[in-house]
Amino acid sequence: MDDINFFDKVYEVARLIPPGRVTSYGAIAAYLGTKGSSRMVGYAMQACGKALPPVPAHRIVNRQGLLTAKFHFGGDLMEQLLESEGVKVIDNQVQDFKNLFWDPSVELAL
DNA sequence: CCCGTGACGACAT
DNA sequence: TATGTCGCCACGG
Repeated sequence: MDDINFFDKVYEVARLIPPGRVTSYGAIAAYLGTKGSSRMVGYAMQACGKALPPVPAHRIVNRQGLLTAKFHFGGDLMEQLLESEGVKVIDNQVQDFKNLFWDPSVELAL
């Protein structure tokens, strides 16, 4: 696990996000041990488009449950993907976010 | 090599 | 509670 780069670590955790669930950049960053580098997670996501296998970046939102990434996906694609998994999204915001929140440092409870 | 930027977050005011 | 500012680190120009 030490041979992979920070980006790859982010991608790995992102792929572990169960369907119908969402997580935050900070949660992933904290799980990776780089709590203060939440921005790097988002930056990694920007490059996730060329990562294989593809990363479900649409399941990653900010700490407020706001679909900040939606603007990068383009249009309502992100909302469609989330609702397709059962996640209600209104006004770029995940409904019942607290309940749908998936914390890797808790769920993976390593 | 230096500067600016960025899918965030926490703290201070 | 809302707004403003700083920190974090990698990448592009």
